[in-house]
Amino acid sequence: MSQLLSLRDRKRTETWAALHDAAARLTLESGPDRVTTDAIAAQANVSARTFFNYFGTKEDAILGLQDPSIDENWLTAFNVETNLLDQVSRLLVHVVHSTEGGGDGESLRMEVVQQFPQLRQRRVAYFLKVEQLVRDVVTEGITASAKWADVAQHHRAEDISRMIVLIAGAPMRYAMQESAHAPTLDNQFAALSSAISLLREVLPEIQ
Amino acid sequence: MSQLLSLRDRKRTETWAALHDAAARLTLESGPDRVTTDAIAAQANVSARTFFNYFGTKEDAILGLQDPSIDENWLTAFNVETNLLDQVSRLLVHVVHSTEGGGDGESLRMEVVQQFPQLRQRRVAYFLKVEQLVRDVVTEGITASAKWADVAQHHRAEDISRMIVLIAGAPMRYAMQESAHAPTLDNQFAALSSAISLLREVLPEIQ
DNA sequence: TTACACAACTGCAAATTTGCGGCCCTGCAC
DNA sequence: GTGCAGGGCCGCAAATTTGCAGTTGTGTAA
Repeated sequence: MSQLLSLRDRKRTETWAALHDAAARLTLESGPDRVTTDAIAAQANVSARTFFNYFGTKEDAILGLQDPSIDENWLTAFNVETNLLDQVSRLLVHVVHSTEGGGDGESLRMEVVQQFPQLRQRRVAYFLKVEQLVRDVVTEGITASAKWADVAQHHRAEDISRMIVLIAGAPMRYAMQESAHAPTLDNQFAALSSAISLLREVLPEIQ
Repeated sequence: MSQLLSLRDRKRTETWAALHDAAARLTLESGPDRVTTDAIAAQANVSARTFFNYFGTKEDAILGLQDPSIDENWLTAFNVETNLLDQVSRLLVHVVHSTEGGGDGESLRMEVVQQFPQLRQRRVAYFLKVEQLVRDVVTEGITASAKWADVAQHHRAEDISRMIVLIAGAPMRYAMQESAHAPTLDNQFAALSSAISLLREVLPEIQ
């Protein structure tokens, strides 16, 4: 058997998916406001309380949003001294994909967002949290970096990383629009790569 | 919804049934000795440890045996002063049915027992436990009963109830043979009733 | 406006499941 | 016959789920 995940972890993943799936499906049927957390929990065959063990809000469940976090691997590989634009762009996409339930619910989620624009607000808030998380990483890297000491002389590290993440975020948003109609992981990454290339070409022209 | 059982109780029942079902099915495929508790647990989608939270032995799981117990209702309704033979007979059947997973696995269990006679020994031990349980109830009733005071003068209450349960057990065994080929609850009870009638007729003839 | 039902969401204790180490026994290779 | 792997089974701590009793905010009927 595929022993990658312990039984405990596998069940946790299944429950998460069951809740997200139930939330999205019921929302598609009746709209976000006519669906109760109780109904979602019942559909997923868990208690109403367990629902809130997995999702902070009903909308998070509908959209399949977790608190963003960064894999240890990505964190140790992250290095502010080279290719920062690439790294931050890819980091942003990675975090979104790994914490937005990159699995099956993909198209369900797309449909829900399309159908009920009021949920977009939540999605935006989520992206802001992702960016905040990445900003913190960049800030920490810059603070500890000799290469950035000069710039950091004149600007706060927070402001520097804010600017960097702002720029690096453009490819991500661009890529998400591009891949919106064929939202597989490969498509996302392909779109991201071409978006980064585009950014590289555009940047020199505008300064 | 049918809110008879709490979610907790419903899931407990489902897990019990899943384990029993897995145990019986796997046994039918390979025989009791070629099936491991690990395999049963895996098939039922719970951990190996959880298996032993539900069943004391592998054979209990295969046969779907729980520790026998008596419903509160039956206990309060039980009265040693009248119709004792009927009551004990029915009590025996009730306990067996309520603690032997009277649900779906019925025919599966039958098949398993038929196929692997070595399991019968366990079943016999189980019936002995049931009888012990019922004997305790009868003993307690007799001890507290004025009507039985006379007889109890000359025999220990344990011996009296042992004899009673022995007699009352005959209809149960008779009924189980009768209904072996159509083992629904209704059949059991019909067979039991006619067995009790038969006993009533036979008793006067042999004393 | 007040009263009130309803639904989101939380804190906490009790019940359940899981992982893990360990004990004991048995069959089987060496 | 000795060692050793495999499987049944148990104790215990940690993780998870459940039930329950709130608190809060909002729509809405009186």
